[in-house]
Amino acid sequence: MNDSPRRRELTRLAAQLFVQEGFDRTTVRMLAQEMGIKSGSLFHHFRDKQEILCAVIEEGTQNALAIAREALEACAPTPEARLHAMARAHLETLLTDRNAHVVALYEWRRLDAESRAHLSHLRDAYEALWQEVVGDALEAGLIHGDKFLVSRFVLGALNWTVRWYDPEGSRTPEELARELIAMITPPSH
Amino acid sequence: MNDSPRRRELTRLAAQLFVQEGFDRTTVRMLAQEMGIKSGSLFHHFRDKQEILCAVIEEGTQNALAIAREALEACAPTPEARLHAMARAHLETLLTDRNAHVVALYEWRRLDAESRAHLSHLRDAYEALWQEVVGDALEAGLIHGDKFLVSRFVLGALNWTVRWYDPEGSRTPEELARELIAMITPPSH
DNA sequence: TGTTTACACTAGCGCTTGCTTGGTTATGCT
DNA sequence: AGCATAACCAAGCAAGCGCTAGTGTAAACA
Repeated sequence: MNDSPRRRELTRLAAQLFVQEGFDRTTVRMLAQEMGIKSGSLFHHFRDKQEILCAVIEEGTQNALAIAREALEACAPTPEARLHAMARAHLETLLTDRNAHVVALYEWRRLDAESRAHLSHLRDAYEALWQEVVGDALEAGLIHGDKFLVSRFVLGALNWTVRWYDPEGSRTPEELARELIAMITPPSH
Repeated sequence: MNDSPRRRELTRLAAQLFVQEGFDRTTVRMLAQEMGIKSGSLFHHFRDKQEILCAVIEEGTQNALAIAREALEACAPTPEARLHAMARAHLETLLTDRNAHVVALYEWRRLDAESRAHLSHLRDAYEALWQEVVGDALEAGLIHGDKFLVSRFVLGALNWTVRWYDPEGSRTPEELARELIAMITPPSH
């Protein structure tokens, strides 16, 4: 019931359907068909429909956290490079793991209380990482404002990209990240 | 069927329920009960459930557009004042008309094709207004970057506030707007 | 006074929903 | 060979869904 390889694959498929149709409009029968099994068999892998949603969001968030940490370890230890690495990592995970993140953003309210509490911790850890990096950039005089406020503004700007960003377009996540950081840092830098 | 005062009131109540439960989980029976009528009577005011969702979003967007235009007419004609007026108007309409806007943000995908096309025009008009104001600020050298990119980053940051902003907290929309503008303008201004 | 209009009601149709039950098949271990 | 376990299926239950049909009623208008 926990996390077999099969379950992981089913979770990926579910994420895709949840994005296309929305969680509530995605029936267990649709999920089963997409997975090539009958609807009843679904409940061998997941306790109920809620648990599928929870699994989708959990994997997306955990990936985002892991990628952000890797990006921080791989980049130069300057506040500017760290800020840029975070933004770029966020955009890239938003792209490669798009389905899971869109679900996390738009179906969060469909989680029941306990799932939400469980996932909140993960999300908080991710936001704390941002606040740390933004805080360092503030102390270095790279940007100005309130640590929490800036973090939230930046995260909002980044998450909003799922509504308009076209990966086939001319801009890479790398460029997008640079333009965002350029927007909030004085031109002298 | 068009827009009686009764219908307008029902739309407001529907917005509240859509926020609490989500569109799909809100049944016509719940809507009717909240409105103090029976479920059948609902279809005297709205052709179907979809039309209620459409009405909610339409009113919210039209209000936002109207308030933004008023704010622009009322403020000083400098690029900085206009930018600030737009941000402040956005935050205020997000607050006073919160339900409608949350629905517009999170239930957009539940609209059918024709409703979406109809509402897209309204939304585009609103975004065009932003791009105009941001464009002026760019030409004046107040901020730097790409017109469309900056508009989208800013709108993303503003819309994300519905996830964390607490109106009972210490910050007013006025202050929030100022801090956002301060973040993207060099300290010299 | 008779007719229309707006708004509400009762009753329920036809369909879909998430999930359960009880049993079958394939795989691999001892 | 005997057995355990994981993965699946067929069938269907109970509840809930959006929406319709037909009716009642009180105010507004002719």
